[in-house]
Amino acid sequence: MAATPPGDGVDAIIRQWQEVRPDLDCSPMAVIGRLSRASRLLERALKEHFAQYGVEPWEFDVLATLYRSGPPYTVSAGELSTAAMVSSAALTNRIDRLVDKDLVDRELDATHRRRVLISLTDAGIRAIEDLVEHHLANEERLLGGLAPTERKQLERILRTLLISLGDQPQTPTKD
Amino acid sequence: MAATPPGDGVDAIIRQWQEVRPDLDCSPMAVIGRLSRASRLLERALKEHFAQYGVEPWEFDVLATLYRSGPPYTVSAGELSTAAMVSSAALTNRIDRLVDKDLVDRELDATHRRRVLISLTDAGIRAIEDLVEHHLANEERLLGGLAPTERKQLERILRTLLISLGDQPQTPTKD
DNA sequence: GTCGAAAATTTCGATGTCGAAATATTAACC
DNA sequence: GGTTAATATTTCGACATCGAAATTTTCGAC
Repeated sequence: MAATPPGDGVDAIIRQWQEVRPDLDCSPMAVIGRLSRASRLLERALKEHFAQYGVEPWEFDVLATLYRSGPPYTVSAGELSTAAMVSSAALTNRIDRLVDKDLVDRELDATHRRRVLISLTDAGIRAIEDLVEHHLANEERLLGGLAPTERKQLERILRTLLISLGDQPQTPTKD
Repeated sequence: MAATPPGDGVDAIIRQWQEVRPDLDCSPMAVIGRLSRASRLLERALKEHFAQYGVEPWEFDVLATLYRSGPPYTVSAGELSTAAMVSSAALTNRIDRLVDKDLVDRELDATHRRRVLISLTDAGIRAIEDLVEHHLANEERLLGGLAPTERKQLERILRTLLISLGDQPQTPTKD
């Protein structure tokens, strides 16, 4: 039997398709399949890393969104929901648990009382300041297989893709 | 107020980080953040598209894995589980529902009776043959924002990344 | 000013996934 | 050849997410 040609998991999949259905152009799968596969692998690696600090990826996500908004580290529930790309129901649940851990506060917006404002507590600030450096080091490690040029290219092409998919800068609630 | 500089959602995030913590090098986020964001958006778009045909993405995934294995379109449960990157428990559940829909059969491997073999039924074959073409057209559409060169570059860089993350061609269970 | 539509969050019920334990089968070892 | 370890799948309990309905507040029309 011939040696398996080198490549990743997606190469094998494309090869299978060409055997079975040589009439199909599977090139879109070669891109989208890799994107979703890479994302899944990275998700796992991040989860594993955060576990060392007793934190779930979604916790880091919420804390980081609050932190990078700058003092007073306050963001509305709705903005957190779109930033994390999860439903408002999911976000309510996340905030419940972060409040229990005393990492965030939840209070009604004084001027627009249907909005709920979430803020980092002091403990929350300390937590994210500690976590973010480890997180960046970990992400750096995970990208270690790419040359600097490749990273830049990847970044640029993904930006183009995101824009074409309708991704937009988050507009900080006006009013 | 200055006009918002152009870019995607991640550009805005990186800018926020530089405001709050100019001492940090956030460049890894510019890559990994975009990867996970793009993957999430694509997932949604695929789900929406499949919904037109009354199908969930995971159903397509399982059927496609079976189909591209070639006649007799039979794969073990374990292989399906690793191909889909979900737990064996999740896969048992998926197969249950596909069996209910008469799209796949489940039978014990005669020679290794602890293995379970999943096969496409005739209806399953017809379903995937119909779906795959629409799916490829849809993926092509979703990638429409990238120039052919960019697609090739993206593909190549993601392959490099996947390999460095430990992704491997699936070894078809040796006996 | 009041009524109804729009907006923001929470609640609720359903569902899909995970990890761990249970079950069944095969392989290995002495 | 019988006990033990390894392999493959299913079952079980817990949990996070989603979409839709409910709740509360704000805005606009008249």
